[in-house]
Amino acid sequence: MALTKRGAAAADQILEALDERGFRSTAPRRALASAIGDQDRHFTAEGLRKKLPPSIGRATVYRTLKILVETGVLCRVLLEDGDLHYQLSHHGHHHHLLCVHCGSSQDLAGCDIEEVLISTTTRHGFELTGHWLEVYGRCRQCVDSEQAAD
Amino acid sequence: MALTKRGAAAADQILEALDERGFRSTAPRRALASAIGDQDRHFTAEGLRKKLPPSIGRATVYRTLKILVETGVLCRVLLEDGDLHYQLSHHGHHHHLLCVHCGSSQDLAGCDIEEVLISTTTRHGFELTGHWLEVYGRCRQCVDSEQAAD
DNA sequence: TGTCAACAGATACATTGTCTCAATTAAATG
DNA sequence: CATTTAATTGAGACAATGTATCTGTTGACA
Repeated sequence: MALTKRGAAAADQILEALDERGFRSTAPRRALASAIGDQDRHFTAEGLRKKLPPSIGRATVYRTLKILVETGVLCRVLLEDGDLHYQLSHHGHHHHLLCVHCGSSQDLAGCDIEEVLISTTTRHGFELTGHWLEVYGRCRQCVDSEQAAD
Repeated sequence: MALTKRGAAAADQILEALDERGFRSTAPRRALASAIGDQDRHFTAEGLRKKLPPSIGRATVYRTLKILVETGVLCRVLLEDGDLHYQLSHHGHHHHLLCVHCGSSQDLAGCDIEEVLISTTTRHGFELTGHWLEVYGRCRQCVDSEQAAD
């Protein structure tokens, strides 16, 4: 069961997306959707599993996560230490600003990186089909609190 | 033993880099360096291990790869399917153009992405410390041969 | 309500590493 | 060259993150 309205809305959105793609609505998937909706930041597969009843098998968790990434409901987030996390994907193609201090993540909207890439790769005779970008640094909150501590 | 002059030169360069950092020259490391020098493209840890005598332990291979990445001799390459490969790092910070067709990789030099990122992230109040970018597409050779096939 | 493909859970296996520990060895020192 | 000692090694256990298989269950449609 989702703990918040926001969580419940996100859970509904996930189930709807699954339904649209012809996937069945099952009890494990509803539990998954609800647990994902409750996450307020990126999470790991195992972290998510710990929030689910142990009756739901590991394979189901991983299978469902895979489906959700493929349908675009979730996106993968690669942390600086190489850990792979998951996160609700609100936009289409986008990138993440990952705070190395507090671990928060914000979406990078309006990134004109694609244009830069196209012009650069074209000079190499390269036909661009995709890219993966993760950006690491410190978010505004962490920068501010560090300065206050000085 | 390195198979080519180029490979031998690369191997020497690796051993030199290790020496500079105060790491000892050992038989396993010389074998590793030589095997890496022989690679003509990005490779996996296990792939490399298969080219080494089985007397060299798995831990040694992984330990040495880690050291080489940390010293900047090797860089990591994230393939589109999520596989992590390694590759000789000729330049400092750089990115890869990975051909999804033939698997080749070329370094993306003169990428002005950093500037774009700084200006974009600053608007988010974000203090940039690093980023990871991989670019996927088709290299010139593959584009050409595909057109020839039409 | 019956049917059946989709799905689930259990479990073995795969990949890619890391950690520990006892034994070995490079290389500086005498 | 012999001694010394910290770095390094290999073996193998362990860990994290999945995937494959297989058999029993179930959602959804007729």
